Amino acid sequence: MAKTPPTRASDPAAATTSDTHPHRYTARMANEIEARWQAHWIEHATFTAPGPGDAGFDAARPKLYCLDMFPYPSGVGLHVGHPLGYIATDIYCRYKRMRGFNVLHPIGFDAFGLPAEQFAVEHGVHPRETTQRNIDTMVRQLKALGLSYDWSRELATTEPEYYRWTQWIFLQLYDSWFDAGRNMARPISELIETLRARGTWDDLGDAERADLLDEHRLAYMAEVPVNWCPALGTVLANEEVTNEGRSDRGNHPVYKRPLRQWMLRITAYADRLADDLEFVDWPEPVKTMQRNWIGRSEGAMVDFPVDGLDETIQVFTTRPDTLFGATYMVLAPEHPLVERLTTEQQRASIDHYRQQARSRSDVERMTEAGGGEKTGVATGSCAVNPATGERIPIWIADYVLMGYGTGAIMAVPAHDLRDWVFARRFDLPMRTVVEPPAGYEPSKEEHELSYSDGGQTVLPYPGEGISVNSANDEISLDGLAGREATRTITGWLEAGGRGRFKIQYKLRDWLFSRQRYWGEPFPILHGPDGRTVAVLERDLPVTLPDMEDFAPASSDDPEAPPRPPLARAPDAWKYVERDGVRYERELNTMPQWAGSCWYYLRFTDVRNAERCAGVLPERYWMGERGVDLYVGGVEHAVLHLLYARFWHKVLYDLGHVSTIEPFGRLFNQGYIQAYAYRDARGVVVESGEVVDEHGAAAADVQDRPGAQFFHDGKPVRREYGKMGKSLKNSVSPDEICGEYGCDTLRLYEMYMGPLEASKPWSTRDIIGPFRFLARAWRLAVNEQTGELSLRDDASDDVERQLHRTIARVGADIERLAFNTAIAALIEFVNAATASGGLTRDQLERFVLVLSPLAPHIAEELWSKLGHDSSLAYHPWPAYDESLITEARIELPVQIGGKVRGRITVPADADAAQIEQAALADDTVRAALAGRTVRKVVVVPGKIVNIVAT
RNA sequence: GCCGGAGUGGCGGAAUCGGCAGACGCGCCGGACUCAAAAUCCGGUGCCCGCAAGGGCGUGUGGGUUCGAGUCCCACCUCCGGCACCA
Repeated sequence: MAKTPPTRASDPAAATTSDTHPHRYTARMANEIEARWQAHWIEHATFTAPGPGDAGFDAARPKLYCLDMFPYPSGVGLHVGHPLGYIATDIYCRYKRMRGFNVLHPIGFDAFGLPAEQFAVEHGVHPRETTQRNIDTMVRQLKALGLSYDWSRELATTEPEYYRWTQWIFLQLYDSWFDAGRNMARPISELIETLRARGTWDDLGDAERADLLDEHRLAYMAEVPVNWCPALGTVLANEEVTNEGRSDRGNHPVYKRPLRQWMLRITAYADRLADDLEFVDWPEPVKTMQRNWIGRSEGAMVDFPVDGLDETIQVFTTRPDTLFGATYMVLAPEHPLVERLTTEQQRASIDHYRQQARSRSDVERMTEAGGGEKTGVATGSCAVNPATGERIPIWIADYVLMGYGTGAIMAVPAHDLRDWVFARRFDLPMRTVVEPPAGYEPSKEEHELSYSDGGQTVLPYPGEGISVNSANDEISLDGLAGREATRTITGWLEAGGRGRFKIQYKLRDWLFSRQRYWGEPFPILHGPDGRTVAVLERDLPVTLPDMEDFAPASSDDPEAPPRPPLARAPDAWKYVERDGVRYERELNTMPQWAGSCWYYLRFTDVRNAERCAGVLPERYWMGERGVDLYVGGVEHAVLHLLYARFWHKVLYDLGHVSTIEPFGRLFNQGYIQAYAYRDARGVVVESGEVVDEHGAAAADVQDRPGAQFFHDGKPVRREYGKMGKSLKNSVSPDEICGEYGCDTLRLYEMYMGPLEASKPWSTRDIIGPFRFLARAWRLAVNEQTGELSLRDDASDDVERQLHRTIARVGADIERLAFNTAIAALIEFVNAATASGGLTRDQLERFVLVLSPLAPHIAEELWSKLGHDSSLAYHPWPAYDESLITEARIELPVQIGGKVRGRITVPADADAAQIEQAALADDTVRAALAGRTVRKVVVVPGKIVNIVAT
């Protein structure tokens, strides 16, 4: 955490109550007011939201379910970037309560996860303890911001009462299959009936039956390649693997190896996850990212027989129309056929290449695939192009990934840029089979890839066009356009059993096991026969066993079997006897996503011991469109939101929830960024300790051009990025609350800019919102006596501006534009101050309009105005439209697009009247002297533009 | 590499539907108050030319559409986010 920057003497907030103005709004007063009202709200349970069946529930009111994305309780507490979204939703919820909504606004903690476990391994403290401590810190910090959560609904994913239902949902997945005909999940018991009806059940033995069912489950086990680090005894994320193929932590070797893991069949829902995006009100970029992630593409699966072996290589291609141009094939180095395809001559180089590829990260492989050098090795074998009958060489190269499609491609170098680069490098043949349309202009990239052959420039052409050179004895594509050619060749492949039409997704099934301790145990038992059975529902939850040592077992042997921490759990936990058979529990745990996949459901009925959420509360709060407003960072655009939608759809199919989508409206808040500084060695230094060449704190002079920065007397380089621990540029909300009060912090964070934009933190600017609150206070309260200072007669101008302010602030809060709402309030206070103050009635309305944004000072003024209960549920003030609209308005008159005059006309004047007034205006006539008016464009209420020559 | 986003004064930003670019705040400059300073209050502040009146330029760069472009279209540059085991 950053050190408190030195307080400047000029800080009015830092001044304690002055002798001359004993009742001035200072940080000390703000802190006193804030502590008092925060205690009041808790004591009176002001923001506890009753649901259906609870006392005080009013079913007649509309509901609003407003949710912040689940926070992880980090060890260092909050920095000022975290609460940005929380403050926004708090303002919105406070406003909606005043508008008469039943508001569900809960908070909880996504408390399983890696950091607590790693801390535990390093420091020997049980993750349960650190997690609890971190939650306590965060709750304290959140409460200190005056956030109006319903604290009675607080939960953590680590509570057995919660993860009992996470396990229960996993069992729903385990006990279901996807009925492709009905496009929905159904209980596995119904699969038996379906199979029996099809005649593929009764003849089978028990083992075969069990296998058949397991193959269909939405939760199933499979071998998948992972980044295995034997020294750490665990699987690593791509980001934890360095470019050199070693572990980020400890620099140990990492190997790609297949591991038997739990998988969830999210691919079955690919179409629904893509199609149902149509029904949600989400930012369009997020929908696009999800669609791209799902990556639906149509094409063909084509079988290439291997020459001289009884094998075929399956490839997926989106461009079957270019099949005649496939002049070689490329397999991923991990492809299972590589072993058989490698000739003795090539054995050594293939083995060497595969060894190398094994220790390269996927990200690096993808990055090099485009710009950098392509690498690859020939297997020595050939396949047969089914269209041309030609023998084509088979290579392996790491630009082909095992995870996409079939892990093999047909290479069409003339019409695919990556294949082109590869073919040029290794001198492989090319054949042009598609002609670009007339007038086609090659892109810059295509030009760069071109080469000269006997004076002729040869270019790749990756687009669609007219097929050429594409005929054999049975079929010809020549002369056909792309789509027609695709249809024709696909039909020919199908007829000859050489391939078929195929919809392919980029989306892969969800790898759901982790070799970790601090996660939900699977409710699964492994029998001596190697089969799995589910833990009985009445035996849930399967609680995490208490352990002293939860470090994974490390080894030097890359082939050593993984031993997750739970392998060392007491036997009493590990082994379960049922019907005389001894079962071993599943020793992996679930990923952190699991708990965050359904927490929004639990919040609707958080203490229910019978169900994951009661029917009535779920129906009421999830209503027609699920969560009405879901606010969080765009970093969750794909994974969390896709996983949660998937679980929700399964629960919907099985009848446990009432909406097809969980989150009706999504909003992404931006990041708070800040300057960070690195010393000569490249080490990040504490931003709060950096000064400029005059010794002034860096935060005070950060935008001065040419400033130089020093840490500990040595020059440092400045950079800019997301606030956080890694850049040591965090600013704690505790610090800012202490120095200015949390109402000021709330206003500042909202005033910085649009909620959705990322923006730089500037401690220097906080004084602005503080001054605004001090002026608002001064407008209402006599700084000498502490009494209200009110006037008796209302100024018409102030009254009109108050109506405008009420209208603007309300509309701005509705569209989450808090920065402009605050600007409107500032303008009002400045105008009211200049005009000499407010009447009691005006002050009351102003306080109400201020209250969602700065609730503590508003409650304090409200009570000074003589109210003895909170204003949290007081109706939002009304405004009179007729007082807002002006009778006469000023319009700019442009000549040739430049403003040359202004006219004042009645607000409802029509185009003809406005044109007449414009042409009659003296300045306009002077500017037009000697010119001919060609055209007059009038936009009533906006502008006049005269075109003259 | 692939996918997504953003570039407006010294700084954060405003301009909601193609219609007066720079609301509001920070900073800075000047004034009032004060023995003095802070706080507070009042005024000024896009850049260039000009004593002024006034004029010219101006929303990352280059083109285009339009009576009119920060906003729409094309190309480019720079920065930021995600990429499946960080959450």
